[in-house]
Amino acid sequence: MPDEGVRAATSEATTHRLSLLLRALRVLEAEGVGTVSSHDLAARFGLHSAQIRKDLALFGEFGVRGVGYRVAELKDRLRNLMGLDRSRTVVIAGAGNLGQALADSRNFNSDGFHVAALFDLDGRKVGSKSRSGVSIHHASEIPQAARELKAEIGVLAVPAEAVPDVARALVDGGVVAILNFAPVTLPAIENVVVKNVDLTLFLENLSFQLKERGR
Amino acid sequence: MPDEGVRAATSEATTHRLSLLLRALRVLEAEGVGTVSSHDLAARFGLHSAQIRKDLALFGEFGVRGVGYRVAELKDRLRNLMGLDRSRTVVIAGAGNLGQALADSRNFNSDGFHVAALFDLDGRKVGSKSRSGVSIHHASEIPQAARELKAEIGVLAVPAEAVPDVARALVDGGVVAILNFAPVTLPAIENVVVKNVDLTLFLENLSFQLKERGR
DNA sequence: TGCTGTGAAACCGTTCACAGCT
DNA sequence: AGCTGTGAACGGTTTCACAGCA
Repeated sequence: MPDEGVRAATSEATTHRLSLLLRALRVLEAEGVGTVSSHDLAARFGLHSAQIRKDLALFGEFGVRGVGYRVAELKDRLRNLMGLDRSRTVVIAGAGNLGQALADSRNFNSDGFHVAALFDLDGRKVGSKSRSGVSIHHASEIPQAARELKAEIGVLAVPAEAVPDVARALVDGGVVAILNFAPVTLPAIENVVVKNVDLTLFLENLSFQLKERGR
Repeated sequence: MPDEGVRAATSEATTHRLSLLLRALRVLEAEGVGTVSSHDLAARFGLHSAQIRKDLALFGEFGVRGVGYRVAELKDRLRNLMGLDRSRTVVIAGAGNLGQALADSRNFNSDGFHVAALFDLDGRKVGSKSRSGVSIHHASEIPQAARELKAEIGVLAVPAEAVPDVARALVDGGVVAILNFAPVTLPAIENVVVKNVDLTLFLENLSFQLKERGR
């Protein structure tokens, strides 16, 4: 049973697995599968079944003993749990390759999110639109535009040196979560959820693993 | 002292911290800082100093008691440790927004890596180049071209449904590590280092954290 | 004195094993 | 019988605290 009081923040690992779980449930539902066991689910990700059950147990009881989990129901409850049952507005700072890639990504515009605006300093880009039609505004308009659009999530796809100023502008615009792709750690900001994702680190991770394997 | 025998694979968490550490050391070196303590370093990432020392202790002794770490020396030893002291060739499958963004990224073309080719199915793209000059070849040429370029790392920036075939083509081309950005888990492949990175999951993570904080 | 390197302790996440429900 | 939910055991990671060296 979940604690009704203050709950500790869910661990990164659990959060990640719940996302994968939801993805798998969507596939199963599309395939017309009605129920699924923790064992079946775990096998999809190379996990142990108890892991799946423990992750879910943090939030309540979801299954039926002797039967398993009803796919459609569990999927809906997970979406609700993760806050994906409503659409949050996303704005992206930096209309370079990466910013535009994210703006046009199907994955950034489905089930819980939609990209409402891009921002850039480059006057040649300002006023135009990304391939999928997201308007590019001048970076100086971030606070005002973010507020008008009721943006909740800001994405940083700008150079490292621009991060502090742009992050501040986003927060001024009322954004409550920031996803930072620049290769610099954006420190914690009060009342804002910050996540740093440096794509280079994934490559370095591969290099390191290759090195450890003697390649 | 590091074990001279078979070493357990370094944990994900340690790998990640070492990358951040290296990034910080590069900045410090550029600033002309000569030595730095584990405490100073830890403060940069909101970590504990013992964490830094323990991470490094996995690989040997790097510091000077009473003094700290010599920035330039530690940086060089870390680069060597992570296999970044040589340049590995990267090829990218999928010349869409994301693929081209990665191909042109300074971060994917510095200190240890360089992107040698892009591949796509779209005939209109084949034969042209990305903004920074990376040639786009037809996907059918992946095995041969990867081999000729001596590519060690393959990046998947293709739709989920194309992942299995393209991954196989990369492995046929001699690639020993794959970084998969498609929203589908690429299962382990023998003798290949696989890393799955779904950008959507980072957004979902933010959504989940917002939900937990009652936003 | 100051800071590293490291055993020991504390903490957290995973796996086991089984009670309990269908 | 089958599968969930969960206390207990386990294993790994982080933090503490201090010995040892410059």
